[in-house]
Amino acid sequence: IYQSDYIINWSPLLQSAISDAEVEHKEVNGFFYHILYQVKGSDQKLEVATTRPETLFGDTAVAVNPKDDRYKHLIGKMAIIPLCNREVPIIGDEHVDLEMGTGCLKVTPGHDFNDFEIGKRHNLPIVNILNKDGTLNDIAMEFKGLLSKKAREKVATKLEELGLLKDKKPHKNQVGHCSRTDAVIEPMVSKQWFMNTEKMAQDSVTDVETGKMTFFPKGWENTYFSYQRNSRPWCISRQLWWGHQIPVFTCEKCGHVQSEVETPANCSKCKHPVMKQDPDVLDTWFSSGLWALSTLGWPDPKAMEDKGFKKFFHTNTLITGHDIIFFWVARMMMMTRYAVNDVPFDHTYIHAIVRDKNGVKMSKSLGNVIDPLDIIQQYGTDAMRFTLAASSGYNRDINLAPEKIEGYRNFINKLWNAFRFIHPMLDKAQNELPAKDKLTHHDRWILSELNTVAKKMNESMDIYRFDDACSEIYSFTYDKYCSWYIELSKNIFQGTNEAEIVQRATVLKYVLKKMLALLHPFTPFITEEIWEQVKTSQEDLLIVQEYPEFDAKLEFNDDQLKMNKFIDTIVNVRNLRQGVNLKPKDEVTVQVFTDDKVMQTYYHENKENFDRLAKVTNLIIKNKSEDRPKKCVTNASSHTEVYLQLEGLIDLNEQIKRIEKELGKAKLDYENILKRLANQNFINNAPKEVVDELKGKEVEFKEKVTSLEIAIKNFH
RNA sequence: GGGCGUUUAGCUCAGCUGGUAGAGCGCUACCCUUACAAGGUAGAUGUCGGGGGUUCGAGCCCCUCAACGCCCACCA
Repeated sequence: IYQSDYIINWSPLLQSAISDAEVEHKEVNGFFYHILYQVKGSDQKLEVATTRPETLFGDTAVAVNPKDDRYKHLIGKMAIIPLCNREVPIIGDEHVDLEMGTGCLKVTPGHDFNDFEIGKRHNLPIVNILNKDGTLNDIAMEFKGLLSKKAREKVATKLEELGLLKDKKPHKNQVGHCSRTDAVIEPMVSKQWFMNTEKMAQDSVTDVETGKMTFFPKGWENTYFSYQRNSRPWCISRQLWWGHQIPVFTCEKCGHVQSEVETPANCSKCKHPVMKQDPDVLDTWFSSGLWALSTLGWPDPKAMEDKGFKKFFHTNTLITGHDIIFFWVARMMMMTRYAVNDVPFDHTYIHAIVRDKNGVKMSKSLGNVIDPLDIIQQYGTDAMRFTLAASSGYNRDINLAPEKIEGYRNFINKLWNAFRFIHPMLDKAQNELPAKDKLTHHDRWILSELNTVAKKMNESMDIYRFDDACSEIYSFTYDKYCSWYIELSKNIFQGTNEAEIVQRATVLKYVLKKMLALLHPFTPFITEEIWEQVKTSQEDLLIVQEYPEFDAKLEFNDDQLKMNKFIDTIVNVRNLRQGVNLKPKDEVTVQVFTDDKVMQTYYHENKENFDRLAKVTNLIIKNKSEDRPKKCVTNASSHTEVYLQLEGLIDLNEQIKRIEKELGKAKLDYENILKRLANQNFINNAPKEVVDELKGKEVEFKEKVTSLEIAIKNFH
């Protein structure tokens, strides 16, 4: 850290220096002014192009490119600045672009970043023409007191009167604005504190390159790198009230400068008792950059001990927005590595930024701000929270639409209703699951599904895919637990088999509790509320329960497979019923044909459920070798054909058309598979699993096509 | 000027190391079936921005064009 005269971004409104990163460049319509500078001892006039004629009072040279044949003979001569008639040297500098403007550049080291660099190369004096409030000072003669924008026009007019304004044409240029006040930035030279970040920035790049700190999503490391690979001295002093005052003290008497944590009692050199602290404060990002350290008491050993530095440093994850990767993440990385030779955290998760439903950034002036408190009032905190989580993956933006929140509000409502339904039965539930061999097929199915979900959710959250985690638990709750497991519990609870009832209540409760735990991070309120009513007296709040994980003991793949086939078939029957406009209440006779022995047994065992779920009477189960009934509506999956007997109630032609459409689709799929399998190149090049999988599909689709063909034949 | 990102069903978005497209909402039809109409059951919908290339095979890889968005940059 050092103090130096340097050109900095001066915010005239804040009356403070600001960092490069706090400057926003905006395109502004301005003019290119061509001004004539007299060459001393000659009639020749140099045509200088500038966007800021008012700064000519601060000119200390005129520069041309040494390769420029038009001007190179003038290098070494003097030019006379118009209006103030000061003499400045004509210099040659490679920076001057032959193509740009007139190829002739006025050099104002005090108020232009480039010119400052040129000035350093040529040892030019610096002339400051501005006051701290951005108005011109005494040097600007009659223009003093004017803001630069106003002075620009006046100077141009004056030059025009004197015949020294050769040209003025419209020009768009990028002008720096203060990100806080939107004021136009005035580059100015002043004494400021700087930090040399070169080595630190390099180290911070290495830490990410070598994986000591990882970005999620990974793409953001590019943004980080692009900042850190182009590091420049960082101006860390601010002339503001709020902030950490710079801990540097100057002796009032001898001018000795020393840096201390506390105000020193006297000067370490001359022992004078009055030491004055630097009035500037540190850039807020300098202080924030120390966050990982200062929150844990660093550098005071006692405070570090008290705050558990040893235990808590470094942390796992920093969660932040992409707009402060440079401001904050990079600074923490640099300072932490410098101070304690470590990274501040393992991961940085860059979350999305919430926008309105049209993707426009929310702002008060646009009036498109969605107030979380309003949303909570309308849809509830859980709905809002779940919506945000479900929208957060590796995306950059979240377009927050009320309809989306409403959808998840409905989901939470669904959960509540499910609980309401099973609530009366829960008293009968036991706290431990029944022994493995006592579990019914449906119990094993739901437990295995639960297990799958727990596994996927953990995996998703490990990599910050909250959207995937949410969609997993959403569809489990909705499609597995509510739609099937609860439905399949109804006849048990309506029955009289007490042991069965107890077991079902037990599993329902067990799964519910796990489900609540899985959901808890996303919908903490409703889950805690329900938990309160299902927990044992020994159990504490849900928020302190272990998060459910995959449990190998409760994995039942066979049951999952069977149940899924069963669901297929039920859906097929329902589909047929609706296809012929059967009323939901109407009962119907169904025959199923399958050669899958396991499923045959399964249908037998689940006859009662089949009947209830598909409103069927007389379920008949047969082999495919047996004759199909005539004039029935039918549907076929890859494993089971379904026939609905509807004697004379339906339009046969319509049914034939429907099946033909289905057959057309199945044939297309089948032919596609055959074509691919016939391709020798595919067989030779594709991995074995892919080929085998396709061969399996070939058999399935062949069976389906055959089934549908038989079905059509049976109509005639 | 440079860089990054986006472009997939009407809308908002998923799609892992290339194996032949998914969800939610919306829409259509039928249902007040005793947890839930903020619900149930079923259904329709895609030249995966355009063009070219690599590959047995491309939403995914390469080239190119276009539109939109963001960030960076001292070009007078």
